[in-house]
Amino acid sequence: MQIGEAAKAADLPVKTVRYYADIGLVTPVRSASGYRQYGPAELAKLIFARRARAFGFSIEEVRELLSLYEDRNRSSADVKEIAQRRLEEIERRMAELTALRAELTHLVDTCRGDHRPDCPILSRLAPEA
Amino acid sequence: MQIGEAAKAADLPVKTVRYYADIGLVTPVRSASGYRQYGPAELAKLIFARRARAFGFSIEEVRELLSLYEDRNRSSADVKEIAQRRLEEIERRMAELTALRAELTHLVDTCRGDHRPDCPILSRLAPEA
DNA sequence: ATAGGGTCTCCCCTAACTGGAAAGTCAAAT
DNA sequence: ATTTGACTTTCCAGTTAGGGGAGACCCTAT
Repeated sequence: MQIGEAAKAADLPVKTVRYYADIGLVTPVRSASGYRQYGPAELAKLIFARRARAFGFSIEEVRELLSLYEDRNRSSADVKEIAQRRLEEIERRMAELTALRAELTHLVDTCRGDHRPDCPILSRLAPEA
Repeated sequence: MQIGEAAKAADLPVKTVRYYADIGLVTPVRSASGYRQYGPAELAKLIFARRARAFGFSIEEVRELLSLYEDRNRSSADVKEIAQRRLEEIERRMAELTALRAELTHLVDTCRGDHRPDCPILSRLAPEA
């Protein structure tokens, strides 16, 4: 199938599918006139890539996961390690956001939000404070 | 003072200070030879910008906050609105990460992580599942 | 006079695409 | 046979918020 149909089937923008071909993530064959041709295997990889991206894996991680996906002799330990790295990253990020949210919530709650100029949010950011 | 001293005082990389000048966020005057000259007001803005960025505000939000910071007739409601938008964004992001973490944690926990190839993580990503 | 350190502009690079322009391909309708 | 229209191609530029480095310029100290 052509790129449009493959993109629809994988639920990805055509631009993204073309980009994945450019970077060698999912590489279709070409027709005589140069059109990209996607078979069932390539379609499966596109869907795999979309789902992995939705899990927050980077393109390079998706590349690793795809190569493990295709490797009949892979060990699940290799996959697990990549997923664990991602999980740690998520937890780091959540810890950051939790701290930010706490302070920002406090500031927003203590700001009166009226027509007057005094504001704890600005005071917290201003250097003279 | 020159850019190096200002950057040190504001605890920002020189490159960043120069970038802020380029985009008109904190604009110093120039010496006869073209060197950027930072006074106390500009230094205060650099510090303000660094703190606001650390709170996760985008450059454009920092621009808004700086203009409110400088406006003696501002209303705290305007500041509060920007902070609330940021807070909602943080909460959206945390909700996403919470869901991701839950599913990824489950997958990692159920993956044996040994030499064998079967792996629930890949099964979850593969389209045939 | 020169060595050094600081500064200047300019350009390319990052991630993961997105948007647009100009040109080529293909099937169907005229 | 031609012309439309949909689809595809490549290439270029832009997005965020800077980072890295080159080559040139400025200023001070020795």
